[in-house]
Amino acid sequence: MSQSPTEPKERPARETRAAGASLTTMNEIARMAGVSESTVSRALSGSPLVAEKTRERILKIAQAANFSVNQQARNLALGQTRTVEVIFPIEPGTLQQVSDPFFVDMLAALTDELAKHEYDVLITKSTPWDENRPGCAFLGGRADGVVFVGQGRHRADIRDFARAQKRVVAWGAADEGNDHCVVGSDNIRGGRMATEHLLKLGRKSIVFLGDRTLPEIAQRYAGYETAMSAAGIAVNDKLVLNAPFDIEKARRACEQLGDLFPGFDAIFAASDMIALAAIAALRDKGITVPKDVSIVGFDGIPAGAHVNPSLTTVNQSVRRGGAVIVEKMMQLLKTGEAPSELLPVELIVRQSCGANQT
Amino acid sequence: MSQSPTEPKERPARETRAAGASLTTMNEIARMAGVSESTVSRALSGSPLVAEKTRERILKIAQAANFSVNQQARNLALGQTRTVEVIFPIEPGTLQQVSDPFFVDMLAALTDELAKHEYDVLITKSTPWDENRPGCAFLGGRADGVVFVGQGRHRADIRDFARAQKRVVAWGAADEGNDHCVVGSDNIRGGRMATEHLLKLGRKSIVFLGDRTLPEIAQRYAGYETAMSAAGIAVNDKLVLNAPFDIEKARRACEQLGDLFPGFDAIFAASDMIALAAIAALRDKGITVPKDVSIVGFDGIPAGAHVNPSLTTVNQSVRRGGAVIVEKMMQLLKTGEAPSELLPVELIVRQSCGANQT
DNA sequence: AGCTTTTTTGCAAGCCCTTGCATTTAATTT
DNA sequence: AAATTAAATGCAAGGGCTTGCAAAAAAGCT
Repeated sequence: MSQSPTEPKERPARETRAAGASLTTMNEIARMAGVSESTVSRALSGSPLVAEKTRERILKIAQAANFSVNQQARNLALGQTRTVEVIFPIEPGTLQQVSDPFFVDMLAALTDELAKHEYDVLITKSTPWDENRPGCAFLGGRADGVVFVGQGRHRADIRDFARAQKRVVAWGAADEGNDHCVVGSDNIRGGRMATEHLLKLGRKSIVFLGDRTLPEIAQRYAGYETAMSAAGIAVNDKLVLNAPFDIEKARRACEQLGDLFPGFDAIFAASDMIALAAIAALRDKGITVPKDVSIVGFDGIPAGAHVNPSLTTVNQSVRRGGAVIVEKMMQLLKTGEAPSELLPVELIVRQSCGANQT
Repeated sequence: MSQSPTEPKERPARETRAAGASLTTMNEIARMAGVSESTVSRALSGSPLVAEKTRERILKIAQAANFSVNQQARNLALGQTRTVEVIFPIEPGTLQQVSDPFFVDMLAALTDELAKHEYDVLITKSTPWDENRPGCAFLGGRADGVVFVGQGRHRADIRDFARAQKRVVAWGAADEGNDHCVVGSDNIRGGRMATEHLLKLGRKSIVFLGDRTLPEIAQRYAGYETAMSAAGIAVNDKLVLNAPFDIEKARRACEQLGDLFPGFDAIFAASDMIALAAIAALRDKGITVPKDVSIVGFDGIPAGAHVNPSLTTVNQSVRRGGAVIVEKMMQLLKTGEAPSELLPVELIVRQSCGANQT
C-alpha cells in the first residue's frame, strides 16, 4: 500500500517531552472529553463561551489526568511572559555582596508583590551589557520587564539600556539624567538625619565611611556634608573613608580607624554591615562604642537590633520599596511609563550612637 | 475583486508585541537577508549546515537589527525551558524568615552555578501543594526541574511531589523514606561537634535552642543528644527550648533564658540568628557571654565574625551546597536520577564559646 | 559537457496553546 | 411547526522558533 506522494507521511513524534513535566496536552484532554481543543482551552480559562455542564465535565477530566496547561505555550500564544526579570548588577565573580540582608529582603518583597499580580520572578546575575553573556532573559523574550536592584557603577549602562528597551525599573539613586523609572530611598535626607543626630549628641569629628563612587552612597554623603556645613563644621577630608559593602573587605578598610583615633568621635557608616565591621575593628583597638565613638548606620537590617551595641540606623523600608517597584512596573507594563519615586527614611535610635545608654 | 471563499482572508495581525521586547523576528531577518527562516535559525544556532559566508551575512544583519531570538518560542519548539525553579517553602504570608542570610547565600550559589550551565532561575514562594495557588511554574511547564531550599514542615509533601514529578532536588535533612535527591549538611555531626566542644570547655548544663519539629533541627538535636550521653550526661528536658528561625520571634523566645539562669552554663543554638538573639536576650538580663554562658551557633553567617562577641559556629558551606545541588539537578535532568549527598561541616571557634578570650 | 557527490537551502510540519469567525445546536417566539 | 434569536462548539490560523527531508546549487570527476 503506497501512499500518494503528496500526502504527508506519518512522522514519528519527536520524543522530547520532559519526563516530569505535564504529560498530557490539551489535545489529549479534548480527545478524552470528546470535544475540540478550543473548548478545552475556553473551559479551563473560564470563558463564558462554554456551557457550564461541559466545563465541569472537562475540568473533572483534566483534574483526573493531572493536567495543567503549558504556560510556555500559553504565553507564546498570548504574546506575554508574565515574568519580570530581577537583575542584581554586582561585580561579576562574586555574588558574596548579596549576603547583605538588604538584597534578600528586597528579593522577598519583590517576589511577594509580583506574585500578587501573578507574575513570576526570574533572577539573573549577568547584566545585559555583559560582553561574554550576550543577553539577559528579558531581551530573549523571557520576561516582560526588568528590575535592576541597585544601579551601582552601572548607572550609565542602565540608563542606555532603559532608553532602548522600555519596561525598566531601577532601585537606587534617582538622577535628572534618567528618563526611566527609578525608585529609591531618600538617601540625601537619610544622610542628613544621621549626621544631625550625631551632631546633636555633641559629636563634632564625624567620620564618613562608605564608597562614594556608588551613587546611593554619594547621596548619603551629600546629606552628611549638608548637615556638617549647616552646623558650621568644615568636612575634614581625612575623615572621609572608603569602605566597600562587603563585610570582610569593610572590616579590613576599617582597620585604619585605629590610627585615626582620637582624631574623631563619631562615625556615619553608609550601611549597617559597614557599621558592624567598624564596631568590630574599633573593639580590636580597645575603642568602645558608643562611649568613645558614636556610630550610626544605614539600612535597618534585622540583626541590627540584636547585636551589641545595637545599631542606631537610618531605616529604609525595603518592603515598601519592593511594593513600589512592582507598582511602577505594572504601571509601565500597562501605560508605557511610570514616574520615579523617592521613599522616606526614618532614624531608629538604639545604642550605638550613645543616645540610649541601657 | 472578490476573493474565493476558500482562500483564507487576510487578517490584521494581532498587536500583541510587547513594546520593549525584541522587535524583530526571525522571519524579518530572513526577509532582509533574502533567505529562508530555517537558514536564519541554523545560522544563529551555529549549525554546520549553513555556509560560512551566509552565516556571517546573516549574523551581521541580525546584529544591525538588534535581534535576539525569542527564547520562549525556541524553548517551546525544543521542548525544554532551560530554567530551574527554586522554591523557598516557608510559612506563607511572611518571607521575612528569608532574611536569614543563609537563604541569600544559597540563592546566590544556585544562581551562579545554574548560570554556568546556562540555566535560568525562577523564584517561587508558593508551594505546589498550596491550595489557593494551584500550580508551581514547574508544573506549568515553565521549568525543567525544581529545587526546594529547605524542607521545613513540608517534608511529606515534598516527598510526594517528588515521587509524582521527577526532577526534584531538595536541600535539607536526608531521610530513609525519601527516594528523591536530598542534599544537606551533616547536621547530626555538626550538632555533636558543637556540643562536644562545649563539653570540652567544661560546660555541663547545655541548653538546646531550636525548633525540633523541623527535620534539620531535629538532626542537630540528635547530635547534641549523642554528645551528651557519650559524656554521660542525661539531657535535661528543661534545657531544651523551642526557638524559631525568625530573629524577632527568637528574641522573644529567648527571654525565658533569664529565669532559667543559673540553671545552665552554655547554649547550643540551632542557627546563628538564634544565637544572636540569645546573646542579646542574655545581655538584657545582665548575663555575659561567654563569661557566664558559652554559646555555639550553626550556619556560619558572615556577620558572625564581626559581632560582639564573635560567634563560634558550625559552618556549613552554602556555596558548596549550591554547587552540589546544581550538579545533582543536572545529573537528574540527564539521567533521570541522582543520589542524595551529605556535606561535611566544620567548627569555627571564635569568642562566644569562651575558648578564645581576646 | 555530462554525471555523480557534496553542500546549501527551502518547504512544511510541529511544539502547545488562543481566538475570530463560521457553523451547529438549543432555546424562544409567533 | 416554522422562523427567529441566542448559546455552544468547532475550524483553522497564528504566535516565533526548530528540523527532517526533498530540492536546488555548487563542486568534483572523467
